[in-house]
Amino acid sequence: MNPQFKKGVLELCVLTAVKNKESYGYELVETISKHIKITEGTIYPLLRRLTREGYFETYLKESTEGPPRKYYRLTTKGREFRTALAREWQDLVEGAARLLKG
Amino acid sequence: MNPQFKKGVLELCVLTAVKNKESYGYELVETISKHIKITEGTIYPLLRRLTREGYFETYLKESTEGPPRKYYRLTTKGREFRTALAREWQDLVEGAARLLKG
DNA sequence: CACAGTACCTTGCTAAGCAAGCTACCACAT
DNA sequence: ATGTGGTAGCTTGCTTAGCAAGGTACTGTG
Repeated sequence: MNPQFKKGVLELCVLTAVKNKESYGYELVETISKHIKITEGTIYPLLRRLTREGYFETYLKESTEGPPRKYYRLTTKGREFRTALAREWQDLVEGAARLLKG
Repeated sequence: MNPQFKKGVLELCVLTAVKNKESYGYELVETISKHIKITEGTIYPLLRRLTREGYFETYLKESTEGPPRKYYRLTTKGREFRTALAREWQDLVEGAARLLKG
């Protein structure tokens, strides 16, 4: 899969996944990679960036299956951002579809 | 529009536009920007790259409305590449759609 | 104790979009 | 002749995100 295609959409996918269900990083890698080929090296830096930019807040939770998990939760700002991003993505997909239909 | 979203798709759009109709750069900017917001600074370097990589061949044609136009035509290699890219794009859009539906 | 699975993280590279800037041709008006 | 706007091509420098490859550390099982 051309990595260029993914630029930006993953951000939307992560925001949406967390919106639907508060998750930790490793879990997101598993969930998302079922549909789009990605690795940890993509997701972890992305989660940090989105948190730094105020779209996520985090909390730690113990686990019996390994080290503590860092959960991500959407902030209000994150919710608004996600909505705007979803619309932009939709616009692009539709614009491209018109062009590709000929 | 998030510029990251466009990474890669524009390549497919340009290849497809030229496949449907041999065109010159300025014309492609006008055609494509009707559906996706782009500028010359994106298209011209892209056309040069795709030509360098053997997906396009070019020829000049005089114009009464200004300087000569550089037309682009798909090569066989370009045709195959476009088909593969179209499939990858479709896969990504479908993968993202599944994730975004929840 | 070793190993596999879980869970987090970083560094360095690469690629593409694009604002801003440039040159030059043509037609038409001043 | 001078200027202006449309046509047509091009480049430089910046920014950004994906990701391979590497690392740390916890838990339970053989």
